[in-house]
Amino acid sequence: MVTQGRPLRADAERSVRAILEAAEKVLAANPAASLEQVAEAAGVARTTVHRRFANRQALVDTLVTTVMDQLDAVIDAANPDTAPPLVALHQVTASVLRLKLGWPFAMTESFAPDSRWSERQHHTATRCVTLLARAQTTGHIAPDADLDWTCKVYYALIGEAAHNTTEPDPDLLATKVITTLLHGAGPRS
Amino acid sequence: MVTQGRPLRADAERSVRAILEAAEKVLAANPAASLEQVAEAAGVARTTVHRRFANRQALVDTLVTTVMDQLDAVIDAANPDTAPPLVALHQVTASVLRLKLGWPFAMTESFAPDSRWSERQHHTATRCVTLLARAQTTGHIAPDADLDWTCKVYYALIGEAAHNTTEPDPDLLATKVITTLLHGAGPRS
DNA sequence: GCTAACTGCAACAGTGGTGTCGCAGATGTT
DNA sequence: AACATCTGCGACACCACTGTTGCAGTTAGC
Repeated sequence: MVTQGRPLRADAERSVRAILEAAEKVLAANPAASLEQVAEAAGVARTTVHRRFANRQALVDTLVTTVMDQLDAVIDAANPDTAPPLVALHQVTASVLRLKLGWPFAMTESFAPDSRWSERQHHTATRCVTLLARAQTTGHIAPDADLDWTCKVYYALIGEAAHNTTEPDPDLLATKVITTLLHGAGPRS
Repeated sequence: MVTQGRPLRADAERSVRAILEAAEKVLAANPAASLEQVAEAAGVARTTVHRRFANRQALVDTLVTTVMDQLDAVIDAANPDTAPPLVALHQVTASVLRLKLGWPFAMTESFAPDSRWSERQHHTATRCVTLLARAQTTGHIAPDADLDWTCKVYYALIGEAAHNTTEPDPDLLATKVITTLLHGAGPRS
């Protein structure tokens, strides 16, 4: 019934964590899954889910907000405004891939179009474009490149890379993503 | 109640078409929309929808099958096995984009993972890889390129290009997709 | 150890979508 | 013109999910 009140007792905190992790797993497999399935996966009664989260929406919001906070932190950690562009790009990519592998549902939801997150989405996209612009100044991206398009392509490549089941190493995946982003599939000169 | 029986009367045929087109529109905007919303958009009573399509699934199946047939036809028309690879690739891309702009829901559904269409999906992916392999022999794609990955990237680029609202010309979009696929965002040598 | 908080369980009401039916009237086919 | 088909409408049963409540029993914190 309540999403956030005063500090929770230890067992309630444990329930919240279990529910969030179960929700991530269950909703990743089936975004339309019922809260009962989430409760079952969390090893918790359905009523407990409703006690901790007023709505399905409140649950998803928490999931998304959590992962978006992590995303911000992870981007900050790569120093996208000061580090060499390609280094920052690689680090961001690897970190984001790690995040996406661990929180596929929340990450997908975070980037869903027409959602309640458009402001933060836009903010993140702006940071992405800024980083790409820096890579442009160093000559790694063509001066006439359409950075909005490049950013979308970048997102899409990350999404595809995260689906890759054969190669689970985020660093290698990041290399593949960036190589593809910069040079495509054509022969390198 | 019945999906396909004997030949339909002219007005029934009209209803079927109206329902399919309305379903495409409504479900593109909201994949979880109710059949009532579809009926309303089609200018038809809800019961009529159920008379023409036993299930929601039957309705979606028809939509997907129709668009997949068109997809096959459109690929055939580009002569992917005989035409110069890049020409075929461009033509396929433009045609697929046209299809995706007109049937966004059905196309998205057609390529959804873990769906009932995996065989046809796989067949299409195989044709895609075959075409890419031909582009490899002509030197447009690197000899050591991962064609499965390239195919996925190609799909993703088409998906992103179809979201592009500023440039509605499929031919220009196709050029952008292929340029990006082959050369990425980096400076061309 | 006392108290407040938390949990599972069972029960309940409410909601929205689905699928079916019959009927009266309209529409097409011949 | 006659007939079969199709339609809208209203009604119905059904189902799954949601959200709430009360209660008895457990657990955490002071």
